[in-house]
Amino acid sequence: MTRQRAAGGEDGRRAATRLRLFGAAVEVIAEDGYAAATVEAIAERAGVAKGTVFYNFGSKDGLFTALLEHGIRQLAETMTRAAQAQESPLEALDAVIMAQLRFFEEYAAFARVLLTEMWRTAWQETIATLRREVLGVYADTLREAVIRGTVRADLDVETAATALFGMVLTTSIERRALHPTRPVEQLHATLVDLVHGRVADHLLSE
Amino acid sequence: MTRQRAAGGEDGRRAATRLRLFGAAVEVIAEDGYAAATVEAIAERAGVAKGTVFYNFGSKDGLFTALLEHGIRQLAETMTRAAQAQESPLEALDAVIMAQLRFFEEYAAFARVLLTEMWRTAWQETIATLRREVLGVYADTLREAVIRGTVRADLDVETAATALFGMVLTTSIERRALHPTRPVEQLHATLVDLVHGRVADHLLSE
Amino acid sequence: MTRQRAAGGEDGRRAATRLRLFGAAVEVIAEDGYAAATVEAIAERAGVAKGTVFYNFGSKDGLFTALLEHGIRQLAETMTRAAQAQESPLEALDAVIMAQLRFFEEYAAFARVLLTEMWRTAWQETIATLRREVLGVYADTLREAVIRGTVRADLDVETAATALFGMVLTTSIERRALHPTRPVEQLHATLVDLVHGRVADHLLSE
Amino acid sequence: MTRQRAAGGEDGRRAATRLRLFGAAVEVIAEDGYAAATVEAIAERAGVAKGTVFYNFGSKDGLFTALLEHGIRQLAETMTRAAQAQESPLEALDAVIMAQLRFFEEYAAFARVLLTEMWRTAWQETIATLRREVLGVYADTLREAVIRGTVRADLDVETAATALFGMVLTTSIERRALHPTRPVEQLHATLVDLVHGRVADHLLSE
DNA sequence: AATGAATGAGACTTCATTCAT
DNA sequence: TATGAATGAAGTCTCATTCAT
Repeated sequence: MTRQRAAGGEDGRRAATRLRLFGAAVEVIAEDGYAAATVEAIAERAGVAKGTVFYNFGSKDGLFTALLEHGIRQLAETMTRAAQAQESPLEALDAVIMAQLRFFEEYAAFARVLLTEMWRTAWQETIATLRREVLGVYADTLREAVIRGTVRADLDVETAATALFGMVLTTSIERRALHPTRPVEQLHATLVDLVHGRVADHLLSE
Repeated sequence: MTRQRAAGGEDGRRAATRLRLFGAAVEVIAEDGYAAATVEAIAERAGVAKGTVFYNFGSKDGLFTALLEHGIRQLAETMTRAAQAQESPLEALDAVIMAQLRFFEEYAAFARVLLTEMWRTAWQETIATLRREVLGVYADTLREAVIRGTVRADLDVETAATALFGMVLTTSIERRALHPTRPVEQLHATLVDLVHGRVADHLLSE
Repeated sequence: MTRQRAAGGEDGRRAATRLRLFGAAVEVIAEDGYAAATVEAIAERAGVAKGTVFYNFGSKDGLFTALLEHGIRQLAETMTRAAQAQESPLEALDAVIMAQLRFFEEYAAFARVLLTEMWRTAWQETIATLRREVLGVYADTLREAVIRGTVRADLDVETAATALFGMVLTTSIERRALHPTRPVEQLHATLVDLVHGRVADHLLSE
Repeated sequence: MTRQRAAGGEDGRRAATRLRLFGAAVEVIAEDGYAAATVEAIAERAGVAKGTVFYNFGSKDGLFTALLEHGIRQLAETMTRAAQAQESPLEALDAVIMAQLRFFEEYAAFARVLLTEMWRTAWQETIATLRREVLGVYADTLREAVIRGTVRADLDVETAATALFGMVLTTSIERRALHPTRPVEQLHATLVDLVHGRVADHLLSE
């Protein structure tokens, strides 16, 4: 049982170990950040020996980079799928916000890790993927809305995309920390209200 | 008795050293985070000996807590002043956003530090001040708007306050990293548009 | 499973390292005391890296506690064996004194460490073992002598035990420092004379 | 008031400061030993600034040496006086033991300091005084007893002196730590019994 | 594929000492 | 005579990494 499927093995013993290490790493790093996390603590939580981390990822840095790539890929896929399932750009925008909220609800630890590490110069290469593929979903949606004329043509789409992503990220963490039982739907409603200008809708005549 | 001191004793050799250390610390910590920053590097940048940090703050942790308190107090004062100078709540909201933007433009390093460290359980006590005094300015302004009827009564004011703060924080850092020459006024316009619902204003009929 | 281990597992690479560290530590600490001894010096004398001390004992304190326990256990065993091999209580007393003298002759460094550290509040828990198991041998022997009627019934046995232990300890160190070539038998004779009242034997008629 | 008595001043402000520092130092050093004691803690307990220690004694070492000399001189004087007040050598011996017990009852901290530091190579010069003047009192008394024929001529007087001093020192500390309320007279009785051979007096015929 | 004892560079921290006041 | 801010050498301890098993 232990050694079959020798070639092509995307699963098997080794892949299982790697996944366990991802899970342990994201939790440990979420608690005190990458620099403060120790390989020892990660290995212990994963139930393997310290040496195993180095056998599988070469270095602490290697583990973290692989973890970031793994998480970003999943987040990007989730959000892209959500955007594609919608008809109008504004519906898509709401759906993407919801997808990001749900993803961070399930992987709250990853949200923390992203927030604290995405600005470090150290992982720029990996974070570029985030900017391209995740912020890209927001940007594409907004661009589509501009094309369809449902959003003003002079909007700074890139900045708006960052603002949206940061807003959802920040409030996801805030919710987790302060109101963990509150349903995400409620948070979604508040954010969508804010973005759609429904906050002060009767002021638009001013 | 040897040297008469200005009332309140906020000067003197020791206080000057502490301020120099604040400046050095925020820069060093902004670069790679609290855990990765070394006391050695901070002391060196401040032009004092390593021991001086411990003489003045007791520990690396003590320095960081004092720094957070110092920065949060200043940010809170700036934003409060901005809010008070305005007539209507919506003007106040715009002014507060602008105040936060300008503060983070001048103290960009502090923005980075806040973003990455404000969610750690380690500094919860100090961060509570942030939540009370800084997010409080947003919340108070929104509440005033609710009272005056310019904002819907059922808005989740606390969450909206966090969303606004997080949006400004995230975009401030994004701007610094990606478009450092772009004037803050432009970023302010985008954010205000987003918040006021001017992004998709002609959609409100939908 | 890789290497079968002798029952009780008191060998192996790790156990050997710990023993080497005990030997080095007792020598270094004897020279200038626990507080003045450095982990660096201990590791160097043991021929291992500094980190190895912390890997094996967790802290300087942990090393010292383990060392005290190790030494006290050995001393207690030696003295207990000596007491048991004798017929009468007074022969046992002489034998125990001799056992303590010989032990401190071989492990002179440990004698120094005991004398200087056994009164610190820091190691009270470990020192309680000394009091129970080492002073206990003296106390038991004296008590047996009381029972057999060879010693006055109103003697404060506990205090006398401490006095004997302290006397042997002090003179062992004095001998080592001032007359290292003098045989222990000579010292033993003096102490036994003192204890047996042969110092001033013809005075008893007074 | 502050500056009179400029010459010959064995008292005045400076001498008072020195005495306060002796008192503080002996307490602090008794707790954790010379090496672990900090000048800061000593100064604080004495109610002066740290710099004052160095102004008065030049160094931590200087303070300790002065303290040892001060204490040893007092102990020697007390014991010498006790010996001279007696008629027979054996009465003198008892009186000296009692003097040492009483001194260590009053200056328990100094007893601890002596026990732990008197064997260090660091203070050999100062400790030589102890050996000459304090152990000397025991040795002289025993020698006088030999001359008067009340003690066997072949006794190793120097070793016996050390044994007596160490016995009193050890039991003084033990008493302080374990039975602080018990009167010294009781301890004195036990020790004198031991020394006079009254422990097993009816065995001498064996 | 995995382990864990050992390492050593580098971190935080302590503290005797100096010196301007 | 006394102070206390500042220093920097030296100490304890952490931890990513290596390697024999």
